[in-house]
This record gives sequence, structure tokens and C-alpha cells, in this order.
Amino acid sequence: MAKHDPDLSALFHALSDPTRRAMLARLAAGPLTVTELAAPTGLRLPTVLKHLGVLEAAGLIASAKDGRIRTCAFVPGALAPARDWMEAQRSLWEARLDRLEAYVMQLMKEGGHDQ
Amino acid sequence: MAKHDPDLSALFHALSDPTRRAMLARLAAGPLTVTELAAPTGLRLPTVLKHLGVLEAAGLIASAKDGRIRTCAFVPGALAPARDWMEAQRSLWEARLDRLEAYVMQLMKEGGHDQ
DNA sequence: ATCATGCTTAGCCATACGGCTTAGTAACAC
DNA sequence: GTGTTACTAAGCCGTATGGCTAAGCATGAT
Repeated sequence: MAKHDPDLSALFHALSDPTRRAMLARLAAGPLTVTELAAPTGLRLPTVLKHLGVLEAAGLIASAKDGRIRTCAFVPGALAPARDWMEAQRSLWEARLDRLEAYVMQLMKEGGHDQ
Repeated sequence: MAKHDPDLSALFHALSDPTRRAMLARLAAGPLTVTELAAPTGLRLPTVLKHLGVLEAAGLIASAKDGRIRTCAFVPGALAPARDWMEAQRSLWEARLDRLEAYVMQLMKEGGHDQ
């Protein structure tokens, strides 16, 4: 498998799981502790911690431990690279449409009466 | 594992692989055949076809066979759900900031002696 | 000191993923 | 027809993923 773009791969992979997306959505509304995050999932703590590890490795959340309680928080800018990449694809596509249009215009100018 | 959001899961999963992202990027610039797509990857055809299957299942590309040649094309709107989801998280985050700000304003108006 | 809480570590298990090979099948070229 | 080209189908292999249990380890409460 290719080795470049570890960031985007980790980002998209982290987002590809519904459990992780749900956690991220809850964190976007405000910080939560690990147990609070686990509560609505029906999953065991170790499983939840693995998900949090994936999210944190992708840079989507940050966490800090105060006493025995770990609090997790959404990292606001983290989704930007993913958004940028998708935007780049859209741009590519539109550039192609523009070239097509330019080509058609050219044809029309050159051969006004032919089809 | 949770069962909702199969679309987003498939979408993000499809995007989580660098090979697939590279293929999608090339397709965003214009349609290509399977062999053309495979060429720069260094991967075998069956492997490439699996990747194409993932991309197509996610709705990111469409393909059609003409004679013995299958041509693949970028599907422009397909990234929108992913972008929308990410935008929703950003909104959540900003709503939270707004509430925080409103709260602070309230504290300041009251003179800050109690809650 | 003892116990409860909250997280952590280690490891098991089944399935999915990303790569491969080998062997087809369907169209075009001669 | 024979062969070549372009894709497809089937299945193997090693690793990663997503879930679990069981046990450990701090910290806070009694």
C-alpha cells in the first residue's frame, strides 16, 4: 500500500466508524469524560478507549487527565485537511468542466456554420 | 457496531486509502479506463478492481462497460454528504462558542458576584 | 486502611482489508 | 480459428480492526 498522506488516511479512517463519528459529534458540543462518552454507546470502556485513541491519533480530539478523570475535547481545526482535500477534487472537476466549455466555445467560433 | 449512517461510513472508508484517493483525484480530472487507472499504481488488476469496487459502492465513481473496456468517472456530488457532516460538526462547535460567549456576557452584565 | 471509581493494560476472538496468484470469459485483431 | 487484450472470478495470506474479558493501578471517599 502507498505510504504518503498518513494524515488524511488517519483522518478519514477515524471518521469511517459510526461510533467514532457519534463520539466526535458529542464532543463538538462540549468536552466530556471517558465514562460520559462511553455511556450512550453500550460499549465497554476498553473498546471506547480504543476509539478515542484512534480519534486522538488522527488529531480530531485532545485529552488530558485531571486526577483519575480524563477529559476529551474536540479539536476544531482538525477537519480542515479533509475538507481541503475534498475541495481540491471539486476544483479539479470544475477545471475540467471549464476546459470542456472552452473547447466547445472554440469549436463554435471556428465552425460557426458546421455542426 | 452501530448500524446507522452506512453512507457516511462507506464514504469515509473509501477515502481512507491513499491508493483510492489517488485514483479519485485522477478521475476528477477526467474519465479513465481500468487499465489506465491501474498503470501508475504498481498494483495488479484484481487489486485495482477491488479498490474501484469500494469507490463505486461508496457512490464516488460510476463505471460502464463498452465492449471489453470499462470506463470509470468521478461522480461530482458524491462528496457532499461527507462535507455536510463535517460542516455540521463545525456548526455544533461554533454554537457552543456562542453559548459560552453569551454566558460570559451575562456574567459581566450581572456584575460577576454570583451565577 | 479500606473500598469504590475511573481509567489502563494485556490479550483473546472473529471478521474485514489490502495485497497477491491463478484461472477464467468477452471482445477485438489477424 | 488463433491469439491478444481487458477485465472478472475465486481464493489464499498476513495484518488490522472492532469487539470482548480479566486483571492492574491510581486517585478520591469513608
